[in-house]
Order: sequence, then C-alpha cells, then structure tokens
Amino acid sequence: MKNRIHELRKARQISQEELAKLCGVSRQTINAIENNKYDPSLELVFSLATKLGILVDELFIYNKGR
Amino acid sequence: MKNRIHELRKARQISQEELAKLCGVSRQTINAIENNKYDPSLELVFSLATKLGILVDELFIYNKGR
DNA sequence: TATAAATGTAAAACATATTTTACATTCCAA
DNA sequence: TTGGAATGTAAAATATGTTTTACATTTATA
Repeated sequence: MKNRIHELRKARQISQEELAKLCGVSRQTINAIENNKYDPSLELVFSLATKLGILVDELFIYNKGR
Repeated sequence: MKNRIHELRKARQISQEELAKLCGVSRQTINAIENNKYDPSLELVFSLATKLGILVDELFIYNKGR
C-alpha cells in the first residue's frame, strides 16, 4: 500500500527522526514505511495521520488488493 | 483500538463469515477483530472500511495511544 | 571541500497478525 | 424444543511489523 508520508513530512519540514519520535517508533520504522518495505500497524497508522494532520483515508492509497 | 465493525456488520445484516469472504480473510479473523483480540493489518483495515462503506477514520476509534 | 545531518540498508531478536483445525456455546426459526 | 446457523475460543504454525545496533551513502551547509 502506498502512502504520502514522505511528501507530507517534507512539506512540514521534519526529519524521519523527528516524526519517529512524535509517533513513538524508531527512525528505521519510518524509513521502511516511506520506502514501502512494509505497512505500518493500525496504531501507527493513526499516530502518523494525527501527527501529520491528515485523515488516514487521505494518507494512504488503497488499491483494492483484497 | 476499538472499532465499529460489529455494529456496522449487523446494520448491513451480514454474518462474520460473509464479511470474512468479502475481505478475503478467515471468519476467526473477523471475530477476533470484532472482539478486540488484536488490530487488523492496514490492508484489511481498508478492505473492511470499503466493504462496509465507511471511512477508515470513522470505522476505528483512536485514543492517542502513541 | 570538509563536516554534520539525514537517509538507506541489513541482520537478529522480538512482537503482533492471520490461518487452519477443531470444538463449544449462543441464537433463532421451524 | 430441537436443529442448524452464527458466534466464541484455543493451540500451533506461519507471516508480517518493530526495535536495536551498526554501518554506508547521500545531502546540505559552514
């Protein structure tokens, strides 16, 4: 599943490290998610959307996989 | 994280089995999620919201855990 | 250009999500 | 009131997400 985290994080001028701290995860987790290594957990999904000030539905691009 | 799956599924008069098939997961997965045993994966989250015709943000109740 | 900050990446360990099989319980209609 | 459908639950196996440590590469700036 693709997401707009990199785009929105840049727009807000914060580093992966800072976003990671805000969300309570490691920098590598943010990096992996931005680079589509895997999808975040639901908790992290909501944390990311909240900290980036956007709806979950707008942060991720769902392509009817299932 | 709490959710409104049971409520919406009932409103739409479909069984856990049917919702499971619609989303491509096992009945036990739907059951576990309705009963808060664990949170669904992001893919399943979007599948559930789509099949139930509601926004992800409206389907789950986020309580700033992180 | 040199240096620091930011980002990419990898392996091991650990945590969480999902499936399968199987059985018990509850609910509802005949 | 019994029988079938729906739901709850559990253990084992597998898949996926996260952390930690560590190092390499890129990017920005003094």
